[in-house]
Amino acid sequence: MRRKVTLKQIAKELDVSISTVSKSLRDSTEISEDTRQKVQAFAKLYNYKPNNIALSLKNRKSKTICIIIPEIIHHFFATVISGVEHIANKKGYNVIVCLSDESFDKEVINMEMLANGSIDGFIMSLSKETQQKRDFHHITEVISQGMPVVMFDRVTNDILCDKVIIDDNLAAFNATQYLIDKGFKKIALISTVDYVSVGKLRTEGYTKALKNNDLLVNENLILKIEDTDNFESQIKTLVETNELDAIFAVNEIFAVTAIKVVTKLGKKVPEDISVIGFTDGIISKYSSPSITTVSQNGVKMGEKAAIMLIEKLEIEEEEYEEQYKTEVIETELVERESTI
Amino acid sequence: MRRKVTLKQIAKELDVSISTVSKSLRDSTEISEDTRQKVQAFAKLYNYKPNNIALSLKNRKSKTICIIIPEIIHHFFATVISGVEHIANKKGYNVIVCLSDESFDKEVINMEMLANGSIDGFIMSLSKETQQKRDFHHITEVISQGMPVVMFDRVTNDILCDKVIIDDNLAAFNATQYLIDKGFKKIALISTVDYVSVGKLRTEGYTKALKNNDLLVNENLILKIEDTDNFESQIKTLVETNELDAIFAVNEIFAVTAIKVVTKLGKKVPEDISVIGFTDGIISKYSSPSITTVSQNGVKMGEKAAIMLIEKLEIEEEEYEEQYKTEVIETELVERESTI
DNA sequence: TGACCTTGCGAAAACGTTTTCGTGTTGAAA
DNA sequence: TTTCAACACGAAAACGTTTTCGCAAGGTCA
Repeated sequence: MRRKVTLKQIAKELDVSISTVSKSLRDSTEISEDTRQKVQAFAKLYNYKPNNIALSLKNRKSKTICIIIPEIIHHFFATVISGVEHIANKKGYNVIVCLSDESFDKEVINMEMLANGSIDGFIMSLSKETQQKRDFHHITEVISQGMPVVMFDRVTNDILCDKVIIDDNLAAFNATQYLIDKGFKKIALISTVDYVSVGKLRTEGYTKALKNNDLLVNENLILKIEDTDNFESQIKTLVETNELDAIFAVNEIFAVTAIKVVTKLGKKVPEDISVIGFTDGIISKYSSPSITTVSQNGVKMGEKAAIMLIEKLEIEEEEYEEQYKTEVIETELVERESTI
Repeated sequence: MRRKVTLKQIAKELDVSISTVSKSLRDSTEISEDTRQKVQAFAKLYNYKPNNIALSLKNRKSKTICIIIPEIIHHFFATVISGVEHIANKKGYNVIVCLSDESFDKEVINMEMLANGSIDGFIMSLSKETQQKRDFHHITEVISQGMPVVMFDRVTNDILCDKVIIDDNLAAFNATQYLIDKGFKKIALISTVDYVSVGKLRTEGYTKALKNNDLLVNENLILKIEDTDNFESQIKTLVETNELDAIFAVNEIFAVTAIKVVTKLGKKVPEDISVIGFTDGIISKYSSPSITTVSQNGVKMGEKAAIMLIEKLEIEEEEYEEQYKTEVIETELVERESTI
C-alpha cells in the first residue's frame, strides 16, 4: 500500500523546493529544462496527481455540483440526472446526488450540509413537503450567499433563480384537446393533489381545454390522488361509476394503473376507453398496450439545467449581473397504442 | 450577497485569535465562559458554518463516497443508489454518482479524477466494456493506494475486494426449476452475451436446472443478445421457430418484450407460454400481465455495500487487516400473472 | 517572598496546493 | 572594472480549519 505522493515528498526526494516541483510540473519557463525533466520523470514514476481537496481550498471552487431530487426511482428524475451528469462530466464537474425522499427536513439538511464549500451550486426539484409548506428559507439562504441555484420541474415563483420547466399547463391542454378532437366528451383526469405544482398546472390545462370546447367540467371526473399507496381502488371507483370515453393521467403510474383497472373491468383500451399519460418513461414504452403520452424530455431538462448552472459558475465575479431565466423545454405528444 | 463568514473574520471582529474562536465554538474548557458565549453568539448571528473543504484537507477525509454504475436509467441501479444514499446519509457521508455509460474509458476517467482526495472510497458495478476487456488496472491502482472499494452485481474474481452479489446461478436455477415443476419442457432462455458476468452466471443456472432434470439443452432455445437496439426481432424469430412452453429472460426488458412478441403472434401469456423475468423493477410490476420475476433487492444491495464500505473507512489504521468478504443477498421468486 | 499551579489565551504548525516576490549567480555590455 | 539583465530557484503567503504547545497573569501555599 503506497500512499499518494505529494509535492512535498517529491521536493524532498529530489532535494529542491516545493515551488520548483510545482512549477516544473506546470511547465513553467522559470525552471530550467534540466530540472523540469527530472521532476516530471520522477512525478510520472510515482504517479503523482494533485490533491483535489487542496486545489478546491486554494481555488475556492470544488468543481462539483449537487442535484437534489425527491426520488431517484422515478424514471423521469433518473433521466434528468443522466442529462446533468453528461454535461457536468464534459465540463469537468462532478455530480453529488441527494435524495430528499419528498421530505422537507432532508432537503434542508442536505443543502446546509453541502453549502459550506463542498459544492459550487445546486440543481433541484422541490420535495412535495416543501411545496406544501411553502418554506423556502434554505434556498434563499444559499442564494444570498452567492451560490447559484437552478430549479427544474417542481419549481416555485417564490424563489428568484434560473429555472427549467416544461409548460405543464399547455402540455395538459394539448393532450386533452387531442382527446377532444377524437370526439370524446367524458374525459376523466387522474391528477395529484394541488400543492404539487405540476399536478395543479396540468389540472388547469385539462380544465381549460374542456372549457375551450364548451364541455362541462365535471368534478366527479377529476380524481386527485394524495398517497401513492392505495390509488388503484380510487381509480376503479372512478371508472365504474362513470361511463368514460377517455382518461388523462398526469403520470405514468396512474396511466398504466388506469389501463389495468379498465381491462379488469372487462373493457378494452383503446377500443372502449382511450388513455393518455404524462412523462415518457419506460413504463409507457413497454406497457401493453403501449401508452400515448406527453413526452417530457428529462435528459434535455437535466442538460439545460447543468448548462445554465455552469454558465453562472464560470462568469467572472466582476461581470456578474443578477438576472434569471426560465427555460421552457418543449414537450411532445407521443402517439402509441392506448389511444384510438 | 453576504459571503460565508470564516473563523478569521470572527476573530478579527471580536479582537481575539483564531484559536480562541475555534476553541470557543467547540466548547473547549480552555476558554472562559465569557469569551465562549460572546464568540458563540457572534457566530450564530452570522450563521457561521465550518468550511467542509478545509476540514477535509485537515482530516484527510472527505466524508464522501462515490458510486460508479453503468446506467442510471436502469431501475435496478437506481434502487441501489437509493440504498447507498440512505445509509451514507445516516452516517454523515455524501454520495457522488458517476455513470460509466458502459464505457471502459469513462470508468477509468471517473475513478482517476476522484481518487485524489475527493472521496474516501468507491462502490461500483463494472461496465460491460470493462468486463469484456478484463482490464482492471484502474481498480487495483486505487486499492493499492489504500482506498477501499466495494463491488456489487457485476463483479470480477480478478480483483480482491469486498463484494455484494446475488447468487445469479442459483437464482436462475430456481427460476428454471420453477418452470420445469410446472411441467414445461421447451423452455427458452433470453440472455446477454457471456462477457457480462451476470448474464453468464444466469445462463449457467438455467443450463444446470435443465440437466438436473434430464432435459436436453437445446442451443436453439438460447438467445444471447448483444446490442440493446434491435432485439425484438430476434425474440420474434425465437418464438416463431419454436413451439415454446415457457421463456426465462435475464432482465425485465427482455421479459416484457417477450410478452409483447408472444401476444402479437396471437398467443397468450400465461395460458400458452409462461414468462419469468429477472429484477423486480417497475416494469414487471406494472406490465399486463404483471411478470413473475426473480426479485433482486437493489436497495438491500446498496445498503449492504455502503455499510461494508463505511465500516472499512472507519476502522483505525492500526487495527486494519486486509480481509475481504463477499456478501450474498437473498433473491426471491415473486409470483405474478405471467406464469400459470 | 519565592515557588508553583491554574486559568485564559495566542502563536504556529499542519493538511497540499499555487503564486508572488525576492535573491544569488552568471554572463555580457559599457 | 563596474553595472545590469537574465536565469534558476526558494521563501512565504494564502485558502480555512484544528490542535499542540508556550506563556503571561494571577492566585495559593509554605
